[in-house]
Amino acid sequence: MTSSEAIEGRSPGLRERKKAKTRAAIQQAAMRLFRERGYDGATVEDIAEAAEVSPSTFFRYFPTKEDVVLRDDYDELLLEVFLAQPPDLTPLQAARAALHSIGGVADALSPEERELERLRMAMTFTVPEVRARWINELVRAFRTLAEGVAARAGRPADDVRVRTFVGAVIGVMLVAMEPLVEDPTREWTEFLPAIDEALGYLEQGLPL
Amino acid sequence: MTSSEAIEGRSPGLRERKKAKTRAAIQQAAMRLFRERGYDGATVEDIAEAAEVSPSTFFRYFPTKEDVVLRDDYDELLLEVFLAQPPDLTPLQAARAALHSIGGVADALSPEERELERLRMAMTFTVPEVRARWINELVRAFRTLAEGVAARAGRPADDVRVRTFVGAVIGVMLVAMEPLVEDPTREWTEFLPAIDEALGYLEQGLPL
DNA sequence: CTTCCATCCGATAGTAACTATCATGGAAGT
DNA sequence: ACTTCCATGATAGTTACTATCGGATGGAAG
Repeated sequence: MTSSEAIEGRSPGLRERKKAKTRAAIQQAAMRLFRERGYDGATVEDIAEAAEVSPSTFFRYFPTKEDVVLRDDYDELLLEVFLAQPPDLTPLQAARAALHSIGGVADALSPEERELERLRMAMTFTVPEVRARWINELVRAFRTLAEGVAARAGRPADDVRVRTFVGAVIGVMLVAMEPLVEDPTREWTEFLPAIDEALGYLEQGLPL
Repeated sequence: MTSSEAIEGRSPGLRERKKAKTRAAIQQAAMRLFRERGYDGATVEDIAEAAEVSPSTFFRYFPTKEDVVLRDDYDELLLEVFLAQPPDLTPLQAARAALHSIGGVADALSPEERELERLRMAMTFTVPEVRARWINELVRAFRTLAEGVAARAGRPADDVRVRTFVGAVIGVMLVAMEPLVEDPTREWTEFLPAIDEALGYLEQGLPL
């Protein structure tokens, strides 16, 4: 609205930069403490102290303690790649193709980033509170994926067939990744072949 | 181990009866308060007071506040009915048949029971904390259903195809019931036809 | 460079969901 | 009747989170 916002896109100003910095400081301090002492072993107060901010500030940046862990960009990325697939593929084929490309993206990460992602994923699946909150991300993913599929299929997003498709795909991906709960040391990319296989069975009408 | 446990099955003794009574008292008091003031409007202290027990006792019977709402016998019932279907049906056909029978069971409830179930379901889907914890029930349902399907198909429960089947079915049921979030006044039995239709699409290999 | 405003931050106080512990009184076995 | 067991209540404490308020600071206008 004001003239300052009109020039948005240019160097974000000192205030914005500071905010990004504190946000990153909080997240990094939190993940470090989680790795050292576990999720329950690090209180919000500990994290705030390690990041050199007040507990109030922690909650200004992250509405809950779980949100520090749950910030995930992969859903969005996966959707993007899915939408970019050639339009002559069926939705299931497009999903499988998108999975393959995203595996390549994950392989290109640095070792530290990989380890961080692994820790995030492990906590998402094993820490009860985090896993509980994670369902919100799932719902979000479901909605966006439904829109993508609908656009591809030329149907409305609330079409029964579109919703069924998305529900089945997400359900299948979930159970394919479930072994992560039992062995959190593994990386999620190891499960891409399993997901692919499962999607194949879906395509065949669930043979048993 | 002791002689008292050997005669189990006979009248449970005064102690057991009292326990069942307090448990019911807590649950009923809680649901009444939830209906009157909403989930957040009734604290555990309020519930304990209404049930004439101490807050300590509340947590002895229900490990969390959410558990008062989440106790659900339908999963178990659905599984039972599913297993009782004639063995010549395919798993998907058996699932659809089980759904039909369970609709009849729900219709036979008294109006108060129906209203209570409706309230439980509405809170399960709309109160964020409850919905979050609900994922644990889902995991449990997934595991038991997988065993049932495995037994039917003559395959191990950790077979990829069995797991895929179960994941798809549960995912489809979830999205079919999702409109409950937007309109919690509706009963879940209204969605049985929608679930049935969705399972049909699954059987056809997800046509789009 | 000053003034003024929006907003970011820290401090404080408070709430609510749990947890741990211990003494007590009543139920169950002998 | 006696003792063992165990459900209960009381108390104190921890932790995640909320509300509020005064002070510091960045940023735009004069």
